[in-house]
Amino acid sequence: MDFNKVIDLLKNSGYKLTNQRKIIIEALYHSDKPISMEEWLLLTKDKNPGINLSTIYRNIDVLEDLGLLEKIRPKDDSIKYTLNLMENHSHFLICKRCGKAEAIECCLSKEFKKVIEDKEFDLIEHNLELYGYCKECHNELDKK
Amino acid sequence: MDFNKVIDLLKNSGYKLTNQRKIIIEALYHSDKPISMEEWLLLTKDKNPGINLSTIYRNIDVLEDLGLLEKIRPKDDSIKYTLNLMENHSHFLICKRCGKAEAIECCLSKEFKKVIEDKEFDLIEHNLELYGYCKECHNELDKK
DNA sequence: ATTTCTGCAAAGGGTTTGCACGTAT
DNA sequence: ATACGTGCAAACCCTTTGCAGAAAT
Repeated sequence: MDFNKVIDLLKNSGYKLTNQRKIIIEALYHSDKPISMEEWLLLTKDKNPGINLSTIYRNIDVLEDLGLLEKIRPKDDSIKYTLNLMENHSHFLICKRCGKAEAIECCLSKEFKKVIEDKEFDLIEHNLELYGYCKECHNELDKK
Repeated sequence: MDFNKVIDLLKNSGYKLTNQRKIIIEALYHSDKPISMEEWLLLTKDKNPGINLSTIYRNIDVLEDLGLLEKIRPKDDSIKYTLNLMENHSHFLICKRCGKAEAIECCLSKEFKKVIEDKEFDLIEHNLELYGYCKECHNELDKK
């Protein structure tokens, strides 16, 4: 989904397009990885120093309402945010060193689904986070 | 791992076995599902009404140090705790209605691993949470 | 004109911490 | 005897909220 589609969805849902809102969403949209609240604030203040933290928090609600926000909660108890624009459900390969996150398409295995089915469990949603080292960081670490 | 093994591990790691600590760990040990801090406190107060919240929080650190604690962070932003006693890496089928959690063994599919390998990503660990309705709750919901 | 949105500051709620006392070893 | 652990209360920090003014429709 391109940025204009996001804005259209926003407007069509009855939300107003303010300067702050645009900047807040843009920051997430252009980030290549999930970001923390602190990073999000810095990115927005870069474009409009007057933006208040609470405005971002309030826009989290908006993005959640639109179904566009993905909250990632790593094992380190931090919270990171990213836009969920993919039509297919996806997951992230998260680098433990540089923090870069790359989306990959979901594919729970057939055997996995079979195990769940056998337990007569009605699976609605799932959450998968994969941690390791990206190619670049792996190479860097090897050098040492 | 049975309860005495947990206690042995605790002692062998240099921690003292206090009445509170025993009760706190026992509560988790005997729960058949991951519990919230509130539930944990109630379970411990049941055995020793004087136990303080901060004591549980401090014992979380101990259990994490021992590698025995599993923190589950559902999409609803809550945090639940459970002991991780299985030797095999496992995941939970978590019921969205009754909260019951059942461990299942891990099996990332071969295709999944292939995708990751192709990206030359060095996978270290992963975290999978599966949400839905258990058989019983599914039946209950059908009745309505 | 009307409704929604924002900045500000204060309140809230879960978690952590300092300290003096208590307990396990 | 000593080091570790606990209860209590205060401190912390992130997030939420009430309000009055500002901006979008």
